[in-house]
Amino acid sequence: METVAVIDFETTGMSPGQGARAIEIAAVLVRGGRIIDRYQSLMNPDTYIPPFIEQLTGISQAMVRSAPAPDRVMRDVADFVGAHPLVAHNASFDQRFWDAELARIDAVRVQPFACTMLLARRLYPEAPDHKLSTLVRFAGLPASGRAHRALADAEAAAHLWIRIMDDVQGRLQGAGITHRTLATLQSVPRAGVDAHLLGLQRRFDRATRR
DNA sequence: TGCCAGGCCCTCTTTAGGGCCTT
Repeated sequence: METVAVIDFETTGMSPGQGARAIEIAAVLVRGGRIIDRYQSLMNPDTYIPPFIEQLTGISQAMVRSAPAPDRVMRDVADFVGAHPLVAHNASFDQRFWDAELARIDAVRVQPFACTMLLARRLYPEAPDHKLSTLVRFAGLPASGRAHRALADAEAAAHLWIRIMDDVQGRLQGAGITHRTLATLQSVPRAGVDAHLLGLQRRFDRATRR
């Protein structure tokens, strides 16, 4: 049974290339349609936290002052997720910070990312928008605590991932759905989703035909 | 001095522009 790690960063800005740093990370392990383990930690990159970020996240300079250094946190969370495939909402954002913070400890990501936002755009075009908070309400997913804290957002994205897995499975007949299946689906143009799923079903039928 | 992300997607597109989404 495949396990994935759903992650979420809180950061001081939009881009590590512009000097932004991670100040909190959470990772949630999902297997068999449920959350089986959680990791969360603040980290202290010893940098300025803009007032906007403090207001958005509730994470203050005082809170990170006593937090562990980023290198220790990144080693811990990298150990926690291991080689499991990674998932995030708008994964291009979290992937940039994941790779940048790993590079600071001379480590390299070993697994691919999948993106719940790209998948939701394809599977739920009727949603009002594809913000994580909107999709949680739209899909009737469990509330996970304060938005814009890493663990709450990682849990919300994990519930969304589980719903996406269920919905895709429901549109297919017995075909096994994996992280790789969905990572491919997220790159299919929206108009081609039905044809892509039909193709998956046909391949599954051929592979299982006696 | 002023500005500063980046990838994806849609469309009044493709010789481009603008909105979405993440903090």
